[in-house]
Amino acid sequence: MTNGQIADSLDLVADLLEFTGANMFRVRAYRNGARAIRDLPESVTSIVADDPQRLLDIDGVGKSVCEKCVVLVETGELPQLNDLLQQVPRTVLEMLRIPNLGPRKAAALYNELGIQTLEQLQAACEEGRVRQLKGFGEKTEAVILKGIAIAESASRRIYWSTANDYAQAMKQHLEACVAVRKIELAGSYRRGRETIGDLDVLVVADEVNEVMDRFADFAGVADIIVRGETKMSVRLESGLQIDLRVVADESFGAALQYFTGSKDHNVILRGMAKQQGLKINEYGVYRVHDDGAEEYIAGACEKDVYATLQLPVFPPELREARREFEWADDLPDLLTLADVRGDLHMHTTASDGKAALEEMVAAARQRGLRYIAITDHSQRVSMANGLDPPRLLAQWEQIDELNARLGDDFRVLKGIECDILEAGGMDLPDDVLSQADWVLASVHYGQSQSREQITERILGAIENPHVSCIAHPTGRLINRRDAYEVNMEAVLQAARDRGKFLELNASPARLDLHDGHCAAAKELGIPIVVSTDAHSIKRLDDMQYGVLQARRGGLTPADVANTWPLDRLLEQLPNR
DNA sequence: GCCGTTTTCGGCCCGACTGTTTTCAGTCG
Repeated sequence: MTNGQIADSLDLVADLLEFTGANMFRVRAYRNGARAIRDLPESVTSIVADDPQRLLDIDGVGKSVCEKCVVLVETGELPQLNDLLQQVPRTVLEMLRIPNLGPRKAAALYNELGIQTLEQLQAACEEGRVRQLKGFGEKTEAVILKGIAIAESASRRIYWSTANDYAQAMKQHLEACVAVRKIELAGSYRRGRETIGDLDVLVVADEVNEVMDRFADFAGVADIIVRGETKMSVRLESGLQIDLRVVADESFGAALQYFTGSKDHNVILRGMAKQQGLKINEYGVYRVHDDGAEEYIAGACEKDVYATLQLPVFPPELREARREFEWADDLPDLLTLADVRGDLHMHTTASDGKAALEEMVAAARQRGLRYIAITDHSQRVSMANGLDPPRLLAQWEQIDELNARLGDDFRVLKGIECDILEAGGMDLPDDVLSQADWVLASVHYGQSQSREQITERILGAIENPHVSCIAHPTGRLINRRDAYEVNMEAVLQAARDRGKFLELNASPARLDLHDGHCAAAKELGIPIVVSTDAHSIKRLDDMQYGVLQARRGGLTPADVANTWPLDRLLEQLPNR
């Protein structure tokens, strides 16, 4: 059983408990436990096999959650969860996807009217039965009817890169309003999460109504959800929700800190403030005097807010309540796009790329890179016109000629993205791979193999002396396909033992290694390579998404091999 | 249910907005 599956079960327990009106702190404890386990680099299954007591060392996991993990791992199910599902059918939870319908109201609908599905809920609303419940009225009924449509169209979380397009367009749109004096985007967008649920815009303005009118005027606004004195929310036709907050200048920093989150980061920060006799909210930091009076002491900029607690300004990407508070005295100097000197994964028209070799080289130089590796697919990937040995050797000759013309200021490495075959072993013979500067090994076929099989295949590739790096090591496609069942602990260990590199694939849909893996690799001293896997000139710009993910993993330029000067990289290549 | 430099009990972040209420509960972030 994977950590993700265990975390899902615990989250489901939390949802169902909340539904049954359980103590909210108990509910939160299960959610915290689920989160801790989802973030854990080590597999819970192997911890249980080794010594279950070690689970208690995990922050947020106590006696009860520990026992539940053991039962889940050993039996594959959880009696408590089955009991809860007897009380509350799983379908009832679908109601929680309706905006403004939370567990309390949903429980009332289920208990009072016996509603179990969205269809039944729709019928009950249309028949006017919902408005008869205490705490419900006609408007609530209308809100629910509208919400059912939203829940069904189930606008999923969008890629950060997609959110970025909306975010920049909205920023420009609002900047054109003369009343706007300051503007920042906050939320999970600012933290650079892989996916974004909604956008948060923060504004200091002379005239609130002018800004709100302008906000409502944004192209694609389908619906105004709320509009109050300081807060306004809209939904776009695409389903994306955008929240606007208008704050006073002296509160801008406090609001930016607050709305950047994460929620869990803020909970810790507020707890620390409370211990020091301070109170933090979105308006500022206040000293609480003995008589209960509150005195404003900071809030205009984020730096001042953190400084009241003797804390540095954490890069937003680190604000996930993981290790950042431990690192406060010595924050890592995180990777930036400007640090990147090379891109070691890209395709050309020789396989399934859209641009020719020379075009990719010119585009890379234009982007300020000093070196790249050309890594077309190998023969097994026939659909992508993968290269067999003669075609590959011919391409490498072409690269030699190109390098001779380019001189000292740019270098093209002779590379290949060589498939790891279903039965194990590499898709090209060793005497070919040995002539490469840079060999990526990757899985494209047989992704649904068992944990043992797929792990063995990847470990086998790491053992191959000609392999430099494992590309997109988990194979997940965000929102589309789960990671293969690979044992990443074993892969990390083997990469360290054999001195191999691991890739962080910068494509917005991949972004694996993910942040947790990056942090684990960094601890083991495994060099990470952030690569675009570009199949066209434009996609060379995906590097920015990989950099964000690397930052979330706490990586510095020293941890990322493609920031190194070429001669250092060549010296340290594992296949040399 | 978890946690502890106010420790084994008693807390657990905080405010805006809405709808259904006449002072508050629910939801959201």
